[in-house]
Amino acid sequence: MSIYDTLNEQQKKGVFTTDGPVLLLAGAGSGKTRVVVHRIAYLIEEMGVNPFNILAITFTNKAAGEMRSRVDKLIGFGSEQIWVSTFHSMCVKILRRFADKIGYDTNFVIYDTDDSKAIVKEIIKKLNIDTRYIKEKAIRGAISHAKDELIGVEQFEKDAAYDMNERKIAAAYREYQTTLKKNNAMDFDDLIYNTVKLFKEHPQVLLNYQERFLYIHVDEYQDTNTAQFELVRLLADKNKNLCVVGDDDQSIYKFRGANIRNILDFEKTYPNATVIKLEENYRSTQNILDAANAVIHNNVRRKDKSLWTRKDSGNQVHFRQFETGKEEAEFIVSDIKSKSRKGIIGYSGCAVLYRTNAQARLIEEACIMSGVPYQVVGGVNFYSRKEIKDLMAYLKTIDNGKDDLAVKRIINIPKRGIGATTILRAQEAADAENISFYDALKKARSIPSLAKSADKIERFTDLIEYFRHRLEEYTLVDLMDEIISKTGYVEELKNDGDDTALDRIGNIDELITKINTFTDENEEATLSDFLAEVALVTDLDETEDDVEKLMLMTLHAAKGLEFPHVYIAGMEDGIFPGMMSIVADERDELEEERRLCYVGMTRAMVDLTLCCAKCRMQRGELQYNAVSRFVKEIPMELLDNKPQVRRTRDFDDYGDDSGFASSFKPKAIARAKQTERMPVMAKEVKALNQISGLAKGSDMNLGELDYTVGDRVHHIKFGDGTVTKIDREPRDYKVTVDFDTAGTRIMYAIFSKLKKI
DNA sequence: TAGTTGGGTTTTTTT
DNA sequence: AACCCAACTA
Repeated sequence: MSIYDTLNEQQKKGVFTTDGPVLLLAGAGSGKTRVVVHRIAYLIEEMGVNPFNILAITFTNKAAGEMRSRVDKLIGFGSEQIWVSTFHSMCVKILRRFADKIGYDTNFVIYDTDDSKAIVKEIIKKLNIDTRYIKEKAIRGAISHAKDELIGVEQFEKDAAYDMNERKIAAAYREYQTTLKKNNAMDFDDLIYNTVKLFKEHPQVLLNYQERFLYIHVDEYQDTNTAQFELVRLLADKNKNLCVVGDDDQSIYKFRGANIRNILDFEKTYPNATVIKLEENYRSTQNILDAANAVIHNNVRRKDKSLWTRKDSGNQVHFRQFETGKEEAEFIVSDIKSKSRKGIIGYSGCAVLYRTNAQARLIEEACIMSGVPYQVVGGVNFYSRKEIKDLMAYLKTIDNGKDDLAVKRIINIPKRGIGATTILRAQEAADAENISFYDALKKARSIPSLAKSADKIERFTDLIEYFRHRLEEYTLVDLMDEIISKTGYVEELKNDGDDTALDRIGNIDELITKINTFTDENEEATLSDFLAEVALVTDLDETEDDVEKLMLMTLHAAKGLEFPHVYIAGMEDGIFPGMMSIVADERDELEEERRLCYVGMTRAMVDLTLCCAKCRMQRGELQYNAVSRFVKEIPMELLDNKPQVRRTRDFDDYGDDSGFASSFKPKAIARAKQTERMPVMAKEVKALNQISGLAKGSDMNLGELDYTVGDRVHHIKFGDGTVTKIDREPRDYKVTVDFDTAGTRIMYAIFSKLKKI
């Protein structure tokens, strides 16, 4: 009995068709990763291919890690030689070797979204662009899109010749690339773009990789953009042993440049391609599949296929409608809690999915209130938190003074009395002499305009130079420790007693742990290596999956995962599908939302619950939404509750909702009054006033804590602890508690709801 | 120069 | 509600 016997016929075909182009159209849950992994095993063990000659590309680090470990398990020997990598990290590896051929240093830094934002802002000022007509986001979007489509600056300028705004954007694009090059930096899009450029301009480099990668696999092929497509095409051009796996119904990254044509037209690009459809689903019950199929069938632009399963029909899909978003969240969490209590399913077997990250808050609050352990996947990236970015900027500056952006970030952190004026002057001097910002700082004393602040500047550059010398003998962790102590970063955090200070310090500890792990795993690694690694890491990559926690994430983040019980919150027109896609004149956008819905539904293995609210807070205003059209696309008999026809608005049971009390401000109410648009508003304003009364009430409560220093208290999330300090603040008490298990936390009395025990 | 306040703006989704 | 920016004050 061989490892291939467990595969179905179609899967086998995918595994055994090793030569030539192969398109594996793999529906959700049809075992596509399994096919790729077995295929790799087959190549090595049956075809005698050297693992060294195999490449597997994924989109996320997590997917790469998953594939790596599954390959390791299936293939005993030599599996570490296989190149399993994301597009981005593959390109970094290639560019670290050859970037000098296209005019970069090989130790280039990688700019994240925040960095490019900052650059674009500078450019807007420099080029005097009026942001009333051209938004910063539009510029960034245009630049990014251009690179995704392999449109360089020159081409962009040509195309833009006849349009005022486009010409401005073209100028910004040019300036942006110049700035990045000057800083020896590449953004995410550059990584792909430049690798393609490298391959096109240097055929011998390309050939080198073509001869190495004899068998190429691309996962989630439907998410490739034009540049990635071209990259793959070039790599596979010599041998054409290209196996792409994807599902056009799960293409949900158009906004990031993904070109669905890549998968729809694969057969046009490779006329002799073998096309294999995997339609047997091993994940979900028939009811869930039928519902998902019914939704996706409303899309026009797709390859027709229908998933089926050998499983029973299972439960109906649950549908629940609530008055408010808060009730929705409370229901979801209490439902999960009761399932867990009854032993139906553990917390880690459940996931709550939503369209936008902002929706996570309500669910989170409900979890805290009822003591359900949870983990939010994604959200704010660890590495984009202020304190982490600050310390990383120190590392970047020490590593490579060419990154002006990093230097400017920390030059006055902690405060050194170097303000905007000085920075501007130094930049002018740098521009005039055509040197980097940091080099200009080092020459401050000989630059007249900087003479006044030369002392302060020198103290900063001396510090950096000191760290640079230390780099030779120190480990990365020691260096980090010294940066923290010499700059007094943590000290300062502690002193200004911000209520987020402890979280921030915790983050810094985590950063140190991460550095430690990295240096343990990569003994030879340099500081540059660490910085590159970090630049490509997202929070999505770091989910601990074996812990008993309820998972909260966006629908996008859920792709590729599965859970026994899935809840989708906010099934409302305007939220999901989002307003933008409803208003858009092209059908495309709505189809993408529908695919997203399909992705979400097909995450569920045994139980799927769709929820919505009639009314919820959005952008500081109450909004009334109709039930999502996607729910209505599901045949009635598959649902346990019918979507109601929309009732007249009615708020009678809404007034006592004290949960909103602390978040309402008079300003919001004034605005709500201003935007009055319908007769119903009168009632709404009444409800709001009622709530605002409660808000005032809670402010007056100051002075009535039922515990004091030394008392034992209970917190719903952190458990029991001892109060060590209470500070009076204008609006509230700030309470410091030493928790038995959760460490020391500083929190506001009203929010923390501590109970004396 | 630094910190605060007020006003205006904004929204998907992420490598 | 959250964020960013500009203007004002200390």
